[in-house]
Amino acid sequence: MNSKLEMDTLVSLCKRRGFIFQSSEIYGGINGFWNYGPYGTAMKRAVEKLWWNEMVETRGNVEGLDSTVICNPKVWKASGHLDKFGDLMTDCKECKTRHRVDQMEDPSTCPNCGSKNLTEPREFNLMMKTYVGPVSDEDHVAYLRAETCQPIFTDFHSVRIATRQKMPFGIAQIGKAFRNEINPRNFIFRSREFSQMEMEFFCFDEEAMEWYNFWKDQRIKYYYDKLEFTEDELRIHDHDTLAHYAKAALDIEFKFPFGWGELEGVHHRGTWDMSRHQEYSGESMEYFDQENNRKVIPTVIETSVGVDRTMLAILCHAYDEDTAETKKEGKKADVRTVLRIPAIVAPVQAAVLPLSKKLSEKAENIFKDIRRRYRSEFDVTGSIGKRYRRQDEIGTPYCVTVDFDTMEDNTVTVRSRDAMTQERVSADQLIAYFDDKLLM
RNA sequence: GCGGGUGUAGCAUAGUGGUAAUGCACCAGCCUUCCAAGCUGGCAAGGAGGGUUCGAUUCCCUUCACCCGCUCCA
Repeated sequence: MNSKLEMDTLVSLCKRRGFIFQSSEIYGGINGFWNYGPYGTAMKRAVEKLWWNEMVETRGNVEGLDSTVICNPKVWKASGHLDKFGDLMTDCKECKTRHRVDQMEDPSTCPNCGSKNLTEPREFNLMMKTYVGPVSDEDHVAYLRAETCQPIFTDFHSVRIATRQKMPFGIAQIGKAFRNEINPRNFIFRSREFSQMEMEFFCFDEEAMEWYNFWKDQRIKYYYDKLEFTEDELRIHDHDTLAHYAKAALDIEFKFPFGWGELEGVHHRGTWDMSRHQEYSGESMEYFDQENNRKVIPTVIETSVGVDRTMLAILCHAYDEDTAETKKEGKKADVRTVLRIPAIVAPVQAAVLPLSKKLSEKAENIFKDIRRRYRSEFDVTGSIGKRYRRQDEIGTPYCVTVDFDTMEDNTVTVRSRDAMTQERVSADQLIAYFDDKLLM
């Protein structure tokens, strides 16, 4: 990452090149909501595909789920969200601090400065509320899920029975979650509608710490190997103080331009969630351990990733500027903006560029072949140098250039985004050449 | 939610109480055979609402959004 990267620069690039837009922009936007444009969408889908491949498809012991955003409100009562999210808060008008009323010794005195000049206690409920059915009264209140993991817990037995999985095994889900964040901030880092990729691994309590460490290692390796993050960009933050449900927890953090921020949490949640759902639903959430002839409440190890935070981290990691020679009149050093996005998640993986419009037909034939396997683009507009720069700015790792030699010997040049070098490859060998570089 | 700042074409900037300018980008044409060429033409803007004024993008108020610092982050 370019160490001088300002968020403004990235936000502007994301808008200009169609990665990320403000939601409802023509109406002035809406706080905490962002849209992905064409390239952002392609990249987001690739990120989700990569995670799904990594966590589900290449493992025999993790199953997939796609649950609804709206659940029976009792789910959120059991999970603790409705109570925890209902905290009363008060602001001190003197020292501008905010406090939870239930944690104050004297609710009329500011614990920070001793002032009695406090605002009326207000409820801060972070769950988004809606109404199910045409009648909007309190009997029909429902909530948009604040995390994707709770429906995984409630569907534990359905998934287990359908797939004949035995513990230990996991259930994974990718989907939207919603929180009425008090203060959305830092572009897409903290927004009110966001996507999560979560995996809940159900295991026996005595093996749980082993699995916790296993998943911790797996997940850290993923960031280095698959997303190409570097050691100075990542750190592990072990939690000193644990949430009410957790027995061990860590954050995998990325060094954003605005500071360190959490990408993923790995949590040992104990039996808290499953016990609560058993208690609130009255249904047994126990697992019958045939080998030891016992019933146990499964212990849960969770890996929880923010998709949007991953997107932002990849973009920050990828953003770079270098200087290149230019033949543009009146300018000396040319600054090249380039996104060094890992090839497997790049929105466009290969661009096919005919050197001249006369070569369009041949180039289109090659394009038709490779677009079936990779995210590809075809561009004949402008000079070849300009087209390379366009592709650099959206992070396309390879450009295939069809030139006049192609018509003679059926070879093309493959130009690398990072090295800016060219390699001559037979058109017949392109698929083999790219499979090695672009597939997961 | 508090304090501070900002808001002009897709992006970056300029300027003005009286016709909103420039660069980049984009589109069309000419030209052009490997790293942002050139020429010609074109598209396109003062966040929203109210007030003051003959007239507001400019001054005032409200609101919305974004940025920075606090706060929050189960």
